[in-house]
Amino acid sequence: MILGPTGVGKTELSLRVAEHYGCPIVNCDSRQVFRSIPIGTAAPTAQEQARVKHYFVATRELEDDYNAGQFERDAMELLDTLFKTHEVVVMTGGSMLYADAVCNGLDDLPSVPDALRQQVQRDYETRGLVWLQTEVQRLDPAYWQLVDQQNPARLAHCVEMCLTTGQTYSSLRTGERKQRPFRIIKIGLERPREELYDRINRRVIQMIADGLEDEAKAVYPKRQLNSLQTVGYKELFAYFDGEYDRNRAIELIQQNTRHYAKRQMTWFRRDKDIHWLQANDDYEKNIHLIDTLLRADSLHED
RNA sequence: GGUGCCAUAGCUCAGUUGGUAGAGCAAAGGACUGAAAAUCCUUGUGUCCCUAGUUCGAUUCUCGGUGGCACCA
Repeated sequence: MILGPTGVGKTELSLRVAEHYGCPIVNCDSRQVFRSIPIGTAAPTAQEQARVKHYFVATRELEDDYNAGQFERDAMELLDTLFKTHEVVVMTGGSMLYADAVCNGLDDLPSVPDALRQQVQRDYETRGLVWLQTEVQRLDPAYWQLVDQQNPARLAHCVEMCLTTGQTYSSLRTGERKQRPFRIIKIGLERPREELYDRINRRVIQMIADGLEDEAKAVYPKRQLNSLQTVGYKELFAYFDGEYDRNRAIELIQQNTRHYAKRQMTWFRRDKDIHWLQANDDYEKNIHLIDTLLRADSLHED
């Protein structure tokens, strides 16, 4: 598993590692799964996909309801197949929760009926955060003690779960780690913050040059979809609406991408299983290090 | 050259009737179990432009300087 913040250089390292092992790449990215938004999500290009077989790139429609739980099921099914013919499979991406879903598993929860989700959303909008807080206190006092009580997304999910299952959300959360029928080596790619931010800023300029604006225009009518609550698109939508000018939109895309990278680093820093590599080291060196880790791990396991 | 206004956090600015100061944004740190590129939480010491003066005490008042802006020549 190759992890790291957006813009560190995961794509190229992953390609080289996959080529080294002659294996495919399983993409772990909550936005690159969707069709129609390759530029803004920095999805692997046609040339890159020609080098190595990729899975979960542009396989879903923007309208599809997709989430971490679905990804866990899809990925496990795919890996089951891939490991029949490959000793090593590379998974790469920056979606922290998706990676976690594959490595540790999520609790098995039912999916929330669309109507209920919309109802909860509507009630929250008309009655405010206090309503959500009151509902959680009433439906699931135990969860109320744990949650981030200011976070509407968390509270709403609890309410949805309680109403869908008739049980408390807290009782459904086991927090158990699932055993996987394969070994996982986590590789983190890092580089100095200043350099990362500089790369991000330049990449955004490049995306604009590559036609991000047209891509955003094409999907603008679908702007309310969850798949388009995405850095690079939401800022351009607001610019199309006249909320601010084009340059401001570009600045905001850069800034929000930096914020995203920072959140990713916070998440990954906490994961003590990650072996960190320097993105500035040459590929041969890093591949050799990865190879050493793989060998050491299999010796240990055997 | 003259006159006026301004100089405070990385940026835009507020404020201190003289007792060394605080907002927004930026930035940093953190949380995270089916929206996760989402959602949310926390964090403000800075030669208050410089020199001298008045004062127990000056970022605040006064003189001078420097820089910026505006107007007049």
